[in-house]
Amino acid sequence: MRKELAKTYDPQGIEDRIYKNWEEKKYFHAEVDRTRKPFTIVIPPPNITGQLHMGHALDNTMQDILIRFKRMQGYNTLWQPGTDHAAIATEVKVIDSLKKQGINKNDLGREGFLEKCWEWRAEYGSRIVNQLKKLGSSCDWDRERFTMDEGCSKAVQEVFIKMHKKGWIYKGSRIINWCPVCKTSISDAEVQYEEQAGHFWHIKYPLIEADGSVSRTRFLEFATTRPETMLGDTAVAVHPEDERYQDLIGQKVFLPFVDRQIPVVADEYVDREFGTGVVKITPAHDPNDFEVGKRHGLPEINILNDDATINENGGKFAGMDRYACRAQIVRELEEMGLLVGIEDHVHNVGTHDRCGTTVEPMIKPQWFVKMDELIKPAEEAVRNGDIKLIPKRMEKTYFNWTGGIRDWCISRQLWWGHRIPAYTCDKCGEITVADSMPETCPCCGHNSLTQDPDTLDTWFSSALWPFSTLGWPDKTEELDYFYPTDVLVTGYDIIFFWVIRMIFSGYEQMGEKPFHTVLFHGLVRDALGRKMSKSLNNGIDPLEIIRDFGADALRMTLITGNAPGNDMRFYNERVIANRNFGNKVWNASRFIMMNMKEGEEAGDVMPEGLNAEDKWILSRCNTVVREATENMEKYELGIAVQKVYDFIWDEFCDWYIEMVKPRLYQSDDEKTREAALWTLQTVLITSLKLLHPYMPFITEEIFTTIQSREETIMLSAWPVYREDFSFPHEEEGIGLVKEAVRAIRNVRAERNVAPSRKAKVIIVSEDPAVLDIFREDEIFFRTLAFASETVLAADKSAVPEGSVSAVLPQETIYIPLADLLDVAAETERLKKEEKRLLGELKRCEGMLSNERFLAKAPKAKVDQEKEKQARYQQQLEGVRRELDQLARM
RNA sequence: GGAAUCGUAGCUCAGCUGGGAUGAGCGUUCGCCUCACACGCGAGAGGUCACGGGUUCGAGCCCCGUCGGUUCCACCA
Repeated sequence: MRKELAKTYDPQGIEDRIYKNWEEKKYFHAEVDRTRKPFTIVIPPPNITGQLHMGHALDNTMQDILIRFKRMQGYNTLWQPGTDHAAIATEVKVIDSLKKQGINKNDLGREGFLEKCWEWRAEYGSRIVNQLKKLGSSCDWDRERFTMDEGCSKAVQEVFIKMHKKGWIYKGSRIINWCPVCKTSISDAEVQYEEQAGHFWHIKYPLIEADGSVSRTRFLEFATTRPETMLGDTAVAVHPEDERYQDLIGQKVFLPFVDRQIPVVADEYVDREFGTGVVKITPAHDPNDFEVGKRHGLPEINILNDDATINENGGKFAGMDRYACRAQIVRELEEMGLLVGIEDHVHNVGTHDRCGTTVEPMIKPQWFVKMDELIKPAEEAVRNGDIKLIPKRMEKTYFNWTGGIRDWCISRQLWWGHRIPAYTCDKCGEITVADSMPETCPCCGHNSLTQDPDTLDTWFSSALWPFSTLGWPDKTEELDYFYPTDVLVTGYDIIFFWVIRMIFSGYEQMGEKPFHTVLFHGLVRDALGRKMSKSLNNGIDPLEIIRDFGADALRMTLITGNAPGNDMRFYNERVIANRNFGNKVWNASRFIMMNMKEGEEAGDVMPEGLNAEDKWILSRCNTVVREATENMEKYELGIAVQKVYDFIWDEFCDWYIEMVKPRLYQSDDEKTREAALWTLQTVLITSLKLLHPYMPFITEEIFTTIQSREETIMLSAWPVYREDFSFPHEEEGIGLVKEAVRAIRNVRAERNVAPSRKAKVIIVSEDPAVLDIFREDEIFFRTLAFASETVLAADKSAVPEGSVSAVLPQETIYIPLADLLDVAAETERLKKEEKRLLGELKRCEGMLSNERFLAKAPKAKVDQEKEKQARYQQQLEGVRRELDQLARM
């Protein structure tokens, strides 16, 4: 064959070519096939606004590894791809781009604006998909879905109507989080708390005297961080058992500016210890106050417009911005002598996670999903292990949410999204929920109705993703066959947004979990451990990494070097190391191919006459197959590939290939050359397969070059452990040889012996079995340890004076390098060794004379200790003999 | 305020259900352009496993506490 390959592996060009081929051959495509077991993953749909970032790269690499692994294991694998319409994110982008053209959203009208959104999607929606392909993602692109395509929209409508009928979706006036910039409500999960330096304004309200006049002497003092909300105050609250204020409960205070008299109420919500123990109550603009208001039947006075300016309820402040009003009110309070003081105060302010605007709690009619019943099966599933979260600690986070869940506000005052299928009668106001506009109002028969202008939270549709993508609500073959899916791979940051909601939706709509395992990964941080963010401009572009080092190197970097679920730091040195590994594999393969004759491909049958080293590497490879597979079954992807990496580089390349070179270069025995070549190919191909899920491109490139029986590695069979490839005796033997070779190299390196200077090696062991092993593998001392000749002896009578030595557990190695022997230095070295061994022996003896250890430790442990003791004893004797001899020189 | 997580070699991190730290990559020192690879080969140096207690025959690993970093949740006006 003698294929010529480039000296270094250059992924550029190769990767695109390979991916194109995979796509054309439809290797990623899955069809329902009842004769095979399915394995399914649904992709976390990236936003159509998105650009591939490191988080996507990690997430999708993990999914691709699982899919490729299972595909090779023979499963009928479906990786279901798709994208998310990303309601608010997209709407913001489209508004922005319109603004640049001088177009206002409202001028376009709803239909016109939606048209622009669809245009935007057509232009950018496939961008991230193409980027996922660069990564090597083996998604079934023929089945690509979109959260707002016909099927998914139908699913959304179906769920809404069904749940509404059940009473689990309702419309109500609740306090919700309002974003004054996006002008929409947002759910609790979308509020991000941010520490801000603010102030505590200490304010006092005058009491109302018995005669109804405003007191000039008696006041009630409290503190607030948002003075402007006082315009909406409808009470002041104290703790019911607070002695200081007992007499005031039920009395009234005077609210300046709006000239309102408001009651002093008693409520346990108030913390007596905090501040003055008095709280102003603004039911319309604070969630806690809202609750208090409900308990005491207080009026709810909304003082804000949708853009957070003060409305007509704010009296003379109407029209002012909330912060301008705040400043104005403080000034005026001061003039009125009602401002007691100002304190600096750092507090957490809720902001909108999309735009960073400080949210305002407001009372608005909104649609909600009732959570108390819905959440039960979702909580139970994780509790009883029906759904496994990996790593397990994520369960605590999960329960943290299921425990204190509030109803989910699902309506958004946006246009881009699934419009709520609710129709209000223009005459009687009755709301009808239906799959299309009713002809007449079922309540009064009026024929004019208006659809609810709001759309649904973007997560409402993604919650249905695992089954809506498979065709639900239709009863499709796909749904029946691929659902429930198997694993969900995602970051822990969207447990609440998405994972929980998919789980309860799955149970509610399908009566079955959406997946049995959730595999979480951490955040990809920059080299300094900071979150990658636009504001810091410290993001690393995965596409640039792919361009410079290849997708394989990027994938390896993302998957290794950190524990499951932990955050990781990304830095280029690691990518380079992995790129180098790819090159290592490339060159090992190149070496093997250079030594293959035309058509000389390894068959399945193990040839006769394998050498010890052949059996050793096969046996080691076999072990790695077993272990790596086990790790992957447990989703320990990084550990699995690390083992393969170490095996390929250390054992296969650095030892086996070196051992086998003489047999390839100058063998007079064709049989032994063929045996070596067979082993080389077999181990390489097995390793490539183990590596393929992680480094799909380079493994495919080599695989298709080195063998011609199969057309792609991605559909080849995953290696399995084979009893006939297990050679424990040879593993031990080569282990001894490696140890001896290393010892000789060490001795020579320490003394700076030039590699060109060959020397005799004398190995002395009392154990004939050990000598047999060395006899068989004698050549390695010449090829790997610079030996001119190897002498094996049962005693050291043949060892010349002045040899340097290395004492090993089962043998002592002598190298006659008299001119290099420095008696003093050698003595010192051996003395050190003696001391070390004495220390070890002391430790062994200590343990073995410890009766409690003997009584309580497992027997295997005790035996192990005894063995060690014997070994150290032997070595110690060897060292002492050496010292004796040195002393005589 | 509650919770999670981390603190192991100069740096970034592995260390499985407790049994001697042969840890890995990068960096570093010494020697090698050895006909697969200098994106390489060989040989080293480098660690009181944050600190203090406890459980255990035995703890980097389990428990408690302290200090330091990160994150999530709640949000007290």
